[in-house]
Amino acid sequence: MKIYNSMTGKKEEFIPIDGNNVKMYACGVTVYDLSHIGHARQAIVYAMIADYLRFRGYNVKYVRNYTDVDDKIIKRANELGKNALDFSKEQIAETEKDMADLHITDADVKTKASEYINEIIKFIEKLIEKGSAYVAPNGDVYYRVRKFNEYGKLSHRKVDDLLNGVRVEVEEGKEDPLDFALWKSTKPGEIYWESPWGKGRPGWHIECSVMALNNLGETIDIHGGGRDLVFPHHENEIAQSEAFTGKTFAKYWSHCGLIKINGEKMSKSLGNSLTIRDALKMYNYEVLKYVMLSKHYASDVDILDKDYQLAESHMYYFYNTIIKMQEFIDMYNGNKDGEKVEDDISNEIREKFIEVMDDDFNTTSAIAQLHIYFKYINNLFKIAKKNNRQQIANTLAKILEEIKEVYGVLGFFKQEPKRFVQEMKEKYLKKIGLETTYILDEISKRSEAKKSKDFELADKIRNELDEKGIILNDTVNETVWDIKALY
RNA sequence: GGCGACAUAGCCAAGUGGUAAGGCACGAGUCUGCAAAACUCUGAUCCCCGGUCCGAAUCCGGGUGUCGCCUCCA
Repeated sequence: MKIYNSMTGKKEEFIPIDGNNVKMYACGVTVYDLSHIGHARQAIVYAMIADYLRFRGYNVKYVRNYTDVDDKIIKRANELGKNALDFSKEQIAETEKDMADLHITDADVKTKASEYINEIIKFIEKLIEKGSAYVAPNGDVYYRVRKFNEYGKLSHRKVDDLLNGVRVEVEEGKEDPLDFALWKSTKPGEIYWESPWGKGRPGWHIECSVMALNNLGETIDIHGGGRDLVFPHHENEIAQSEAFTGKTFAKYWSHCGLIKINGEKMSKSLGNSLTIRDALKMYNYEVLKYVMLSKHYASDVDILDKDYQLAESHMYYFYNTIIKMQEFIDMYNGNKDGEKVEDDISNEIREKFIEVMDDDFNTTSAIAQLHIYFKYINNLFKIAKKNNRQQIANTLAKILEEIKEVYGVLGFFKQEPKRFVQEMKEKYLKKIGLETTYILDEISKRSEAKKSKDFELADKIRNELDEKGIILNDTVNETVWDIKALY
């Protein structure tokens, strides 16, 4: 299995430090507001990676944090007249709800910065002892960046370049503008904890180092996060942790690409950020996952509205085909272990999935394969005759089982197919503003017209429905309707 | 100013040494009263120049272009 390592800039063979056990940490959310789809992508990606590693037989421990003490949180809480920790607790509950609605595999351990204050203080004390950190006169504690001579190794920068062209405001008490805060002395109206350096609170970077150390040990296998965290956050984590332990902090650094919306960076000021909550009001969670996993996790993606719609039509096609499969299997008592058709592909599904996913989790290729399978399945229906139905039913039974099991790793096909299709139809009917009874009425009028060979009237009715977004399909016994936008 | 990434058909997008996955759109066909759905068929030599190699979209050098980071950010 290969995994891209941001540290070396190369795809590397994945070899866990401790046999079959994989220790994985991903930086979670700072909960000053509702989470957006960028957070969703990151959460989906690392849950997928954990799930896939488990699928491949690894024993994974996945830790994810919540930053619940931070400038923005304090600011928002003060605006709302709330205690900062009460506020972040509420926000965590909201995010948890969103993540649950996304139906992603939970991290094994979810940590909060505020629950690790003692450990953070101990960690900082040791850094001070080692000369890697120092206390400023006002009670702030800073990390001495130039003491760590590998600083910049992840983001591939030289310490001296960091000052180039940038105006770093030298805060009072800092030895060097590059130094960053491990502990911030409290200001009036802020939440604080007692520490050897007076009342204060932890800086952002230190919490991840401490929580990773306490839950996973000195060296972890995979450290993940958004690409925007490479500098300074992950660089600082490395500096802190490696100064503390003297050991490599993480073997593989993995970074998930960022999301743009309709060509623009997602940001509050542009007013274009889409919350998970709002996205889920518009789209089914598997549709969202499909959008997120359709492109490689490390790429930045520009998501357009039509990408969601395309994903919807693909999932609709898949689920509709699954319904047809199930019906065929039931009708002819398909047995997954029975005799198959000649060009049976059921055994290739898992094999191919592993082949592409082993190559740095190439979900894009895995999804491309899915299209090939469903086309193949629809072809089987096409060639079904009296003398091969049994083999086809057997083949379908096996394929259905494989697809559900294998692609379940990506979070697909976990819903009841008929319900998925029904919900999708209802959603669009509502959007169009039509009632089922009206459509059925029109269909029966058209059937009458067809019976009496009045094709002109029949076509007129069909065209009128088409203009409203409803398409008709004449099968052998009946006429069924569907949503035009879903094809 | 510094660091880095990317550049594949009309569009989106895999592929990082052996003669280009998949999707969308377009066109043709099977089916159909005509349609629809489903299926079949149809399209690119991979930004430009030079180099390495039996062989490069894939490696190296140069150029052009786009974007990101260097401040909080998934």
